[in-house]
Formats: sequence, C-alpha cells, structure tokens
Amino acid sequence: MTLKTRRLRVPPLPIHVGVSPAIRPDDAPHPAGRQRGIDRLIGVLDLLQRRRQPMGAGDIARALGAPRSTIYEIVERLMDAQMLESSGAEGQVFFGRAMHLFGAAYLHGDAAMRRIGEALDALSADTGMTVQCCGRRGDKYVVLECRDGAGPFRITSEIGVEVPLPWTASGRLLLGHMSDEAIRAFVPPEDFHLPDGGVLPIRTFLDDVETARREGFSETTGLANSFTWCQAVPIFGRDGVAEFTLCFVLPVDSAAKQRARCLDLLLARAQHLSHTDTG
Amino acid sequence: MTLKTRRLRVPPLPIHVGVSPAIRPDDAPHPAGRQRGIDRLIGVLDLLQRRRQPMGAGDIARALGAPRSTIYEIVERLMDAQMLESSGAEGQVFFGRAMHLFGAAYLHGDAAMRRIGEALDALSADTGMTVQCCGRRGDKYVVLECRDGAGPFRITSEIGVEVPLPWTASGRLLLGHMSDEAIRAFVPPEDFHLPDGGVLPIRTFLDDVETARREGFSETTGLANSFTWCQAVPIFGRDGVAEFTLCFVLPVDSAAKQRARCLDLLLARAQHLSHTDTG
DNA sequence: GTTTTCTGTCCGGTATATCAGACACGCGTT
DNA sequence: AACGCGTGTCTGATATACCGGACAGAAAAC
Repeated sequence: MTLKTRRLRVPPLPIHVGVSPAIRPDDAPHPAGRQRGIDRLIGVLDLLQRRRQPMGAGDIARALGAPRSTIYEIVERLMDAQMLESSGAEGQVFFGRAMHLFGAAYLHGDAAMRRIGEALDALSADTGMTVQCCGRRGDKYVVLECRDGAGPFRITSEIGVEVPLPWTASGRLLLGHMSDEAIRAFVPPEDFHLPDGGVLPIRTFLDDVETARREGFSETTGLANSFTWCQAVPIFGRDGVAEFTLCFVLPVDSAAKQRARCLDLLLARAQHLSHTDTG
Repeated sequence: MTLKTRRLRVPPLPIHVGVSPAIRPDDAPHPAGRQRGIDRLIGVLDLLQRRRQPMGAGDIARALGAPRSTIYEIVERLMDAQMLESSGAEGQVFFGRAMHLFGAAYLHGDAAMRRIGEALDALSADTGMTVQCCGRRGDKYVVLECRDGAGPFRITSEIGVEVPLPWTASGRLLLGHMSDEAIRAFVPPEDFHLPDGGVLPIRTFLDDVETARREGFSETTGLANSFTWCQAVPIFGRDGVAEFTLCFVLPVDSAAKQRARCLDLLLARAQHLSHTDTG
C-alpha cells in the first residue's frame, strides 16, 4: 500500500482536435505484492489503451509497477494470441488483429450499439457535422463511436479518448442520476481544472447537471477548448440512467438556426433509442 | 489426456450470406491438466469470437474442457474490466465495451490497416459492391474489414467470420508463399469438403494457388456458395508474403465488363498498398 | 410427486505461476 | 577503458491461483 506521489516520466499524450485527453494523476495505484496473471494482462491492455501508442515491455512494466520478467512473459503470450503485435520501433508492442475481431464482434452483437451506429450514420449524412456517441468509463468521459464531419477543416475526434466529465456536455448528462453528494465524491477534484488553466466551480457544474436533467439536453462551449460548440442528449437505459449520449461537435461560430436544427435531430434520435416510453 | 470424441451439443452457428462459417471439428484439443489463468482467458475470448453469440459461464467451461469454478472466476473478472458484459438471456455473456475500445485503438494505430480502410471506402463508393479485406487466422481465412454493398438484396459479410481457405479466392493468394507440401501439411483435410457436399481435389487447389501466384489475382465462384463471384488480389508485406487480400463479392450474374472494371480497381489499390516496389 | 440436470457459490490442497534477482549484451557517455 | 543505463533471457523459491469437489437452490424432465 505504498502510495507513491512521485511522478514517473509521463510520455506526451496525443492532442486531438475537439477533445483533449484526460490528465491522469499518473497511473492506477500500485497495489504491490504478487498479482494474478489475469490482472497483469488487464493492466497491460488498459495501459496501452490509455497511452494510445506502442510501448516496450520494459516501459509497460515500469508504468504498471510490475516485475519486468512477468510483463515480458505476458506480452509474449499475448502476441502469440495476436492480441498484441509488434509495432513501431524494435521491441514496441500495441494492440493486434485479434482485438479488432473481438471489438467488431462486440459491435455486431450489442443491439443497442448497432442501432446507435446507424443513428450516427444518419445524423452525419444529414448534417455533415461531426457526431459522436459517448459514455462513461470509470470516472471519465469516453468517445465510444464517432463519424467525422466533412470539409477541409473538419473537427475530428478519436474513439477511446478519455476526458474528465466536467469538460464535456455529455458529462453533465451522464451524471444526471447522481445526487450532488454522489457527484462530489465521484468526480476527482483535479478534473475541474480546465485545459486553459481555469477552474470550474463545482457548484456551477452541479447546477449544469441539474439543468441538463430538467431540459433533457446539454450545450457547452469554451470548456475543453474554445472553438467548438458541443450539444449532447441522453440515451436512457432500462433503469432510467443515461447510459450513452449522442453529441454534435459544431464550430463555435455556427449559426443559431443550424444549431437548433442539429439539437432537434439529436433529440429525436436519442428519444427513439432510449428505453423509456415517457418521451 | 482423455481425447473425447463424444460430440457435445454444438449450438447452431449463424449462417451468413456470402460466406458460410467454418466447420470446426468441435473445439481446440483439450490439453487438460492445470492451465494458467491467462491461457484460460484467451481461450474464453477466442471461443466467444468463434461462436459469435453470448454464452453462459457453464457453457464456456464445457466447451473449453475447463473447470467451471475457474471459468466463473475469470468471467467475473473480465466483466469487471468491461471486456465482457452480460448479454442476451440471464447469465449469458459476450464481448464488452472495452474490447471495442481496444479494437478501435488497433485500427487507429496500425497504419497499414488504416490505409486499407480508406481503400475499402473508395472501392465501395466507386462501385456500390461489397468489398472486403481478408487475412489468415490460424489455418482459416477471416474477414478483417468490409463495406457492404448497396441495394435491396445486397450481399453482406461479417467481420471475424472464419472460413476454410480452400473455399475462397483469397485463400489461393494467402498461401502463395508456400510450397505444395507445406500447403498439404497446413490446410486441414476436412477443409477441402465444400458446403454443397462436394470435395475439392487438393491437386486442383494447388494448381489454383500456382495460377493465382502467377497472375497476381484470383477469381472463384461456386465454392462457398453458388450465387457469388469472388475476386481477390494480394497485398504484400515487406517480406513479399501476401498478408492481406482485397476482395469484391459480386453477384454471380454480374456483367463481364463490370467484373473487369472491378478487378482493375482492386489491382490498382492493392499494388498501391503493397510494400513491394516490383509492381 | 420424484428424479435429474443445471446454475452459481464456496472451500481446502497443491502444482505452479509469479516474482526477485542475476546475467549477458548493446549502446552512448565520460 | 570504464561506466551507467536499458533490454531481453534465465533460474530457483514460495505465495497462491487454479482446480476438484461439495453444496443449495432452481428448473426441467419423468
């Protein structure tokens, strides 16, 4: 239970237009002691998914605080199974072909996700704008699916990028089922620090969540960046909790009329996808 | 080392238009004895990817010849990590959200695969036909990526479906780097039994492979089914081996002129994607 | 009704996977 | 040369993960 605050060398995370990646304190707490191979394996995959770039076995071991010999073993086994493959420079590994097949099987098998994909296609075709489906992963917001907009200077995003919930319109909806206290306890304090250096007051965020819950949608701008206008609407699961969101990422200078049209399209689609019958 | 030939209840495998799934004898040989958690985990994922449908923990254990208690444990852990999620009926599990994120990271990170995806988009837009990227997984052919054609009775396929190599045009190219003896040793004898009940003579197949290697493409019909005309061209890796193929799946009654055009498009794209400079 | 079959959970023993550490090697710096 | 640093491989010891089997409850079969 050694809680190291020492900050290991953090490799530069890629910067993406539209959403900037989450700043993790560093990595999951190192529970130390002997761990199961399965847990090591999951740690390796999660690490690669967050770093979003090939890593060497030694780097992985260091980042996870795991024994090198163990990680070398596991990485080798994962490469046999094509879940990892050598990538980039000598000795670097990243996700392999098998992961793609597993992921495709998920998309194909999950009826909700398949319908959402069709909705994104339609929204993208209708408007030419960047549209996303987002959800929660741990205490972060994550892009689950997206269709990039058209045009020379299009705003794009990347599946799997994690961002603090308070930076996003979707975040206001995805926490709509929680009480103020629950939200305070759930969202890490550092996630209220915006990338421009400012700090979002928690009270403001809680009010935003309440407003979003009442109005059934959320619009934000100037949070993760200053050049996008984000619209998000909730997709409710059977339990009435906002499981996913549909989002448009519009240029901040888009016309009010177009914004209104996009929001209407989103609301119609999301209502159709939700499991609640009470519109 | 009990080699059970008793055939366990085999759940019906889904039938897909265009390509029928591979008939596995049943499952991988059960090595028996105590196994590592990691190997069990990989077994679970591979099993679900082949069966292509949710399974209960008990079913998984039976299919793998693994102890129930172990599989229950591992499935639970995988659900915690969102690599599996409950799906379908009570107690059934299938791939989860995390697998999708891992798979998307693979597609994003693998430069070759990303360029292939763009090529498929272009080919699909140009022709409106079903187009695929295929590869080898073990001794089977597998669809790695696809874009389905337009139209009311379109021919579709599904990422991840495995099929015996001799049933496909791509199979003739993917074995192009092997000697006759190597091919005989590599392809399971039962894979020469076609779904219509006929048997493909090995000699014929070897000649096909030779022809495909010489001509740089392969066309087949009447193998996996009788209503498609398949065209495949190789994408060579740095070592000169056909690592992927690009394929059109055309209706068998398509015009010769259209076929010729499609083949030309394929060849141009694949040459551009190959790592060989000797066009 | 009884019986059988399945599911999900729990428990103790032991085969072994994980771990710490050593080692050889390559590479860049002093 | 000597040194520091990082990589990849190997080994032996031991903490424990995996396994077999038991158990209760539900559901299906008879």
